[in-house]
Amino acid sequence: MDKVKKVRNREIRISDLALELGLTKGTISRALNGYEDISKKTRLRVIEAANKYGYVPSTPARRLALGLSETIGIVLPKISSQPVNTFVSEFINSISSNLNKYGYDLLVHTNESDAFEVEPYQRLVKSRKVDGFIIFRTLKKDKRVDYLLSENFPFVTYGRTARIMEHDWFDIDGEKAFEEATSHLIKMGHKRISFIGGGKEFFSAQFRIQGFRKMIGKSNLEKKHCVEMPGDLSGKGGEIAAHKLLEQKFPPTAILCSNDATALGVIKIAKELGFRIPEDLSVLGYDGIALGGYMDPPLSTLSFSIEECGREVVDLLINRLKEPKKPFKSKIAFANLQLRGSDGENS
Amino acid sequence: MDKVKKVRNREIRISDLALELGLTKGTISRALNGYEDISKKTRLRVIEAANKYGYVPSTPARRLALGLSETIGIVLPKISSQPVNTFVSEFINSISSNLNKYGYDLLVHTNESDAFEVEPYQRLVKSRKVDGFIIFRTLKKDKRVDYLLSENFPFVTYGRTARIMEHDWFDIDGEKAFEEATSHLIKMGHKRISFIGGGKEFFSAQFRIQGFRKMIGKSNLEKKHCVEMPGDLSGKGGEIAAHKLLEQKFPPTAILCSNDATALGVIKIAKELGFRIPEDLSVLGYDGIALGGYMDPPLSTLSFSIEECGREVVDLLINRLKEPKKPFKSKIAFANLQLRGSDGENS
DNA sequence: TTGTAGGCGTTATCAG
DNA sequence: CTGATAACGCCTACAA
Repeated sequence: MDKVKKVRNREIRISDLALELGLTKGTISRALNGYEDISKKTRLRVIEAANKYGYVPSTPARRLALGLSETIGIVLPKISSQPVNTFVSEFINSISSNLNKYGYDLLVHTNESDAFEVEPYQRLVKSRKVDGFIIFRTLKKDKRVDYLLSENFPFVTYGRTARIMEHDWFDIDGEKAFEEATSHLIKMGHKRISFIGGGKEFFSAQFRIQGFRKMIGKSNLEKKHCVEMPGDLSGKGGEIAAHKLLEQKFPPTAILCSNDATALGVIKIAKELGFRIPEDLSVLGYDGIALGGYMDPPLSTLSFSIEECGREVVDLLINRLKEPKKPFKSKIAFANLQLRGSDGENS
Repeated sequence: MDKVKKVRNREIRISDLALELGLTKGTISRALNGYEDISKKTRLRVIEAANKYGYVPSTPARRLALGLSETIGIVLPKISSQPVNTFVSEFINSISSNLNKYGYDLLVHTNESDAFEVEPYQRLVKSRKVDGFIIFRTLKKDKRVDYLLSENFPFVTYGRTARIMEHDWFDIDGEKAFEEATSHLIKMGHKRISFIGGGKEFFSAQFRIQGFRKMIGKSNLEKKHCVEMPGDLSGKGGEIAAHKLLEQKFPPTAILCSNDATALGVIKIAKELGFRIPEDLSVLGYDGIALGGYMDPPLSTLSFSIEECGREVVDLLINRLKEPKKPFKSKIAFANLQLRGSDGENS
């Protein structure tokens, strides 16, 4: 056992403060925690002394006594070196910042294997390291959700699941977004519009394709020219799909992508194959990553506020912790069509 | 006080296990923590029972008893919505994953105001929430470093500071990287090479410019045509600098940028001004962000492994915690010139 | 309004 | 090799 040696803190403890003020620990604790049955005078003395000596309660002790960790966990997939992950960074930033407002901390854990394994969640639950979880990139049948529900452990998801009525969740309306994008392209005169999906394991991918299908269905375009291709939310996936789509006899004049990374891959291949963008081919992404604006041409996309996602998710979870019995809540936000240059009229 | 109500865990405790096995808590604890003075037989019984009942020690209790949090803190700047932040995401991923190997957790905190304020560090230290810190984006005179040193609190930096001999640190050799990049451009026949900096508050920015200056100095290029421009590590900063540089009478034929985001801004403006890349202008970035490969042309850059950065930083810190008295260590890694298409010969 | 005492679940020390 | 017993530092009934 070469454990790290404990270095006893020279930090001031509640007993020091008690001694100093000639009060007892209990009184100090109550004074500081806003109990009403404390004389104003004592409370002030205590607070003043606490400030003077820089007293801050020991979190571990507090947590043990309270039986709470005041910490929320999030588990990141280990391999996320996709361009997508500008999302993760902003999401964490927002979550952390919003949790801090409520006095909660954010514990970031990494999943070594499959991103959807429950094992890290189990360990975190069993070791009482967190009071709740934020789960993102949900699957329709999500084992993580199943596990936490079975344990009756608080969590919120960013993204819907099959058990939507049994937990709090927040999501972007991907269906509506792609309806809007599709009808925009139709309006621009495109007759052959294709769609590249996002790996059907992600539940959200289904909503996006639904939006596409719905508007294509309503239109009078020739369905056989409106192809759906599988993708995987990566640039590479976009490249592969683009090859297949653009080397057809009647290639699409517009491609709708399930995310920006995919769109970048599509644009890359399209250029290699001699398509001009947007003259010969319109490309639309989804996510609104900042770098899209630096592409040539700047990527048109459906964007939404990641800060908002983080904030909403945190609010839902904190409310759940405060009132565990309340009915589950959900919220949907909308993406905005942001036309920057990679789309245009069909000539 | 509308505190979250404590829901006493039905999780199994050490006392349950002790009762079940007819042993005492102490014995269970020692058996599970690998003490030698336990009979093989008992140890096995204990371990087996622990597995059977899914016993995991309560972290809060353990932390209180040990006087350790087994948690490392990192403070993110609130506003980091620059393209740079793909870095943050990968960095956190790597740090978290490597910490987990050592049984440590990662606590992510957000700085509401100035990214270099010490206040969040103070709170985290005083509340004993963390045992150490990882600091990145260091300044030459860094208040965070000053504070932690004054408290004798363990930390490691990614990036150098003025007090380099007083703490552990890891860094990329930016000077060497820019020497290499500069001489590459000289070799390619460029006579007018410019440099866009990265906000001189960052210590690392100074090393980069030094590398540039050194090689320009050694060369026989006309110095007045090798301009240095200030930047801020953002795409916008690159755009502004590019305007100034490219609208000169004798614009540079190559621009070296302090990071990839800056380079993207430069390329954008260069194209707008009618420069072909790389025929009329070579552009080199630094960071090696994945999206660079999807630019048109793909961005040439100096890249390094963020995974490695995280790993090295974690190793340094864990060693520090294990052996607080050991002399400080540091490590430097090198960036690799990755030529992808945005640079070429000067014709 | 304040003090007392016990508990939170571990780990560590010291006998036996 | 194992069992008591005492921390760890805070919170909270209950008593005064």
